[in-house]
Amino acid sequence: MLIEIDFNSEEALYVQLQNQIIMGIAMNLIQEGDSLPSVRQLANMVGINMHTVNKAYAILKQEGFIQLDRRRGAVIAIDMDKARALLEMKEHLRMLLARGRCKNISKEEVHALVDEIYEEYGRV
Amino acid sequence: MLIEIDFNSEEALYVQLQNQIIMGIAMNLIQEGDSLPSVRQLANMVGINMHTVNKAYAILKQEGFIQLDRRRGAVIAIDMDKARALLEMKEHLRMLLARGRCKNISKEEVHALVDEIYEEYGRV
DNA sequence: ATTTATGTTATAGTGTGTCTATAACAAAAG
DNA sequence: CTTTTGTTATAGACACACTATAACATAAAT
Repeated sequence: MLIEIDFNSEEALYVQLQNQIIMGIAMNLIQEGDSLPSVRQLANMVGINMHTVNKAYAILKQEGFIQLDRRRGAVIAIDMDKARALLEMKEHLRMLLARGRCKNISKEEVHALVDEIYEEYGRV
Repeated sequence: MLIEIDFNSEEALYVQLQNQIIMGIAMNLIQEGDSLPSVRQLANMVGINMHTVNKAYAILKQEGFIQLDRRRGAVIAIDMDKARALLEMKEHLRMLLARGRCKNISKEEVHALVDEIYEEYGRV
């Protein structure tokens, strides 16, 4: 799985790493049990500091997407706390949809967007 | 419309202001043409610096939610660029739904959340 | 006309977060 | 034994967030 950094982006480097890894899981490019590059490997690959990668991995672990193992490195391991995930998604959706509502985006248009995005993930 | 600041939150103060004002518009607590408190008034009301409020207002203006008038202060004025709003929403949704997908949240569950949130905004 | 309040701009200081650099450690793999 | 792993510590550079003070032109209020 290819990971790329945009140094011109306003997003923090460790956030870009997080997002790409999460997107990789969602798109099934990597799955439960797969290993990610080691902290130093990934740092070398994308040309950033070891600690920045370490920060991304630490947060991914805390958010329940990977587990860190001294033997196998960072391994995809989803903590399936669905209730909590639903609550967090609702919290974020609430602000996102408020912005859309101000611009007259209807419920149906949001549903259409959601469907389009789920199409992108591919059928599994 | 009541605006409150949580000084213990990790969210930047000016982002909290933005979000509450956008939520206020979405919930119809304030609407097109209404005035917001002046930069200094709001700063005094919530106990923060004038510049922090000014920053929130400046961004809200740039994002097309208000217009700043020397006579009437900050006035709700929605710039209805719906195509752009849809693109921005899709971009944010893409990452938000990816996180949910990793936790096995289905398309239908997202639809349900969207409906619940639109219920919160009330029927208009 | 004078006073008051508005948005706007400038400067400067403090604190925090991001990113880097270097170094060191114990544990596991080769 | 050597290499690689995650982990931790320290320190510096830089940008952002927030505050403080000040000043300006414009417009409303008196």
